Amino acid sequence: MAMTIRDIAREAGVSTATVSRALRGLPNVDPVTRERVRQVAERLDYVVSPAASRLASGRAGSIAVITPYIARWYFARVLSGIESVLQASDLDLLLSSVGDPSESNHLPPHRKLRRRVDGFLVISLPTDTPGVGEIFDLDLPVVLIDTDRPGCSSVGIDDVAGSRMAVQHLVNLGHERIGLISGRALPSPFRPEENRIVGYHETLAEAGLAIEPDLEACGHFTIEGGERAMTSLLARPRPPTAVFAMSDEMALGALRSLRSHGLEPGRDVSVVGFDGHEMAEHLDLTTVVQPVEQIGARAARALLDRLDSPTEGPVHVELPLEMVVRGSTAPRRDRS
Amino acid sequence: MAMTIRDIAREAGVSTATVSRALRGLPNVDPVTRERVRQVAERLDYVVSPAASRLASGRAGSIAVITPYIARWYFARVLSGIESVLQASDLDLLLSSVGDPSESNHLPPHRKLRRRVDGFLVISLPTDTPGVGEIFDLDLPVVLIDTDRPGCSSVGIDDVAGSRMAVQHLVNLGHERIGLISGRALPSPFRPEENRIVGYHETLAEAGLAIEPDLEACGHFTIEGGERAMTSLLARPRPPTAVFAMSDEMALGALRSLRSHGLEPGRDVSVVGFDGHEMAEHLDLTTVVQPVEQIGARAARALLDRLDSPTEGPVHVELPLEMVVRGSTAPRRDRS
DNA sequence: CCTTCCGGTGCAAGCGGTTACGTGAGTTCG
DNA sequence: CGAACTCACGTAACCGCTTGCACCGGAAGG
Repeated sequence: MAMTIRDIAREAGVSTATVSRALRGLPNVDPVTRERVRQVAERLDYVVSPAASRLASGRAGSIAVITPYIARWYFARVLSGIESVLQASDLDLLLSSVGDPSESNHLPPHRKLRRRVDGFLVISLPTDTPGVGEIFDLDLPVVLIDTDRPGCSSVGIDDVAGSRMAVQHLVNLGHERIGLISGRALPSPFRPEENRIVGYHETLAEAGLAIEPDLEACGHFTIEGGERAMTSLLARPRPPTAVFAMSDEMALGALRSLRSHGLEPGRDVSVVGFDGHEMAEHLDLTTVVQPVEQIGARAARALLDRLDSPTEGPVHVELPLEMVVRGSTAPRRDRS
Repeated sequence: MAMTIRDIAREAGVSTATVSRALRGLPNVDPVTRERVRQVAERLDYVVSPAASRLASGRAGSIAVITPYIARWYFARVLSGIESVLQASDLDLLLSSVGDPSESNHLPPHRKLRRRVDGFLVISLPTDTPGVGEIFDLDLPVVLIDTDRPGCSSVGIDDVAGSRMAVQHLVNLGHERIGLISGRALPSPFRPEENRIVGYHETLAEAGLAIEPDLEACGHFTIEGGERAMTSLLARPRPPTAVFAMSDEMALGALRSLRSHGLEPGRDVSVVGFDGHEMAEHLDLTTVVQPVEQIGARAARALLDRLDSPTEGPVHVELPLEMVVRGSTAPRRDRS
């Protein structure tokens, strides 16, 4: 029924071995022969059977992307970056979302992926997440995004530095009571989360400001969570005059909370976010922008490189951050 | 090196054929034998080689999701819905994004996917998109999302009805000059886009209101686009007192435009969106909510069903919409 | 002029499963 | 009680490609 390599071989007057080599661009094929084979394959609309090729070669021809979420802003974007570079390669992108490792619905990806991928791209997941840890035993190349592990390539940003930029900006504006809206209660399994908190604490300390648990609240990386967190901060005895939210989504929630309390972001309470969400621009939110799609793209490229030359050592990529100042931050003004 | 089916056969004292049958749950295997084989496989940590299995069986063991975008809100969500049901199956999810068919960067998915998938899930893409049309020649099962085609299963919403709900709501509030922020200029290759426009026109007509090109503007489904569209509408000789934006993102842009013109959404100009974006809730936007993740999930399930029983005819699923009224719409009040 | 080497090619043995077909033992039934 | 089935299972022929090895003719080198 379908074309096989034998049909091409016959038609081109060569052996199947030569067809295989010619089509894959291997050396030791006469350019003339190669071209002839190509023509025949083209004319007959031949595509190699991936299954056969994979079986014979032992390569799976795909890489797995393991992510806690697909639909959330950050993850969808990283995924998009990954896909953009994998598109051009001849590897399949297998998508597997596992949910939040700290939730009960979390499910380990491990089993399903055995024997069917050549490498892994892991987004944000801590390396000791159930099911994720086992990946390393497979000894296939792995590129970690937003975290790292000895011997593993990694791609990410400098979360501490980013967080410091945000908080320093508030310090520079004269704020002395700077709140934090974090993801969840420490210790967090997520590296970026921990690091952003570190940056916050360090910057406060360097500015000679006190670190008060009373200035911190958890926002769970959602808008609602951010809103609740801000509301809770406002209700404290001595509320902050500025707040650093560890994600734009939480920051947007914070803005909303402020408005519903009759406060104006910037004028009454300054808010800085983190991410570079489009909505940040539209809601005039100052934020630390990270190159999210690029993170995905670089990670994918790193994995491809690793697959091409398995002898290479691990690579660590750190992408630049940029602070975009907008109306949600302003010099401190004691509230009337 | 790695376990093969022969190792299991030897260990369990049966033939490889029996192992194969036992592990796949085929009939005609003694329950006792089956269990023994299962135990052995488990103990030896055996996983079948997908490549070998696919080659021998002729099934690709994967389905392709073809989408114009990955990172955009709607698509990421549909994808998430798809993944959630495919996760439980033993099919791989191959992701392929092709870009907007009307843009120059659009690339056809066709070639890469030949021979490597058992079926397709196509999100939003018109069936005559370059590269997408060819999919149907492969005669593999295809489930279309947001569009349809004779002989193909499809999953979606009733865009005309949704649009009518939105516009009727504005009519009921007494508005007579109701604007439209659409995606792009007609004719659009996207079915939902056309249908939402139809719903808009029909409802106006039924309400005895005039259909004026002057009340319509394109927002390209982005926030910026929506903002520009609203701004342009406001600048017209007789601006609308209410606007239906065909997506929440455009509606949010519209809200922003209103605010920057000193107008208050709801009080001065009513705005209705479409989608059910989280941000809509937070910006108090009235909108028609569609069950986006469910759309993906249902589509995936439809495809799985089709793969299980290829004799079944195509299925058409239409998911319910819900209108959520918030502060961005209010009875018409002539502007002071 | 005879090795040696090398680029281009073919041969054929896998890769690790699936499945059509065959076999033998146990049932059912006229 | 034998024919006709059924059931559980084994045998072995693929599935379509990759690749180690052999081979061959011509170029390079001694």
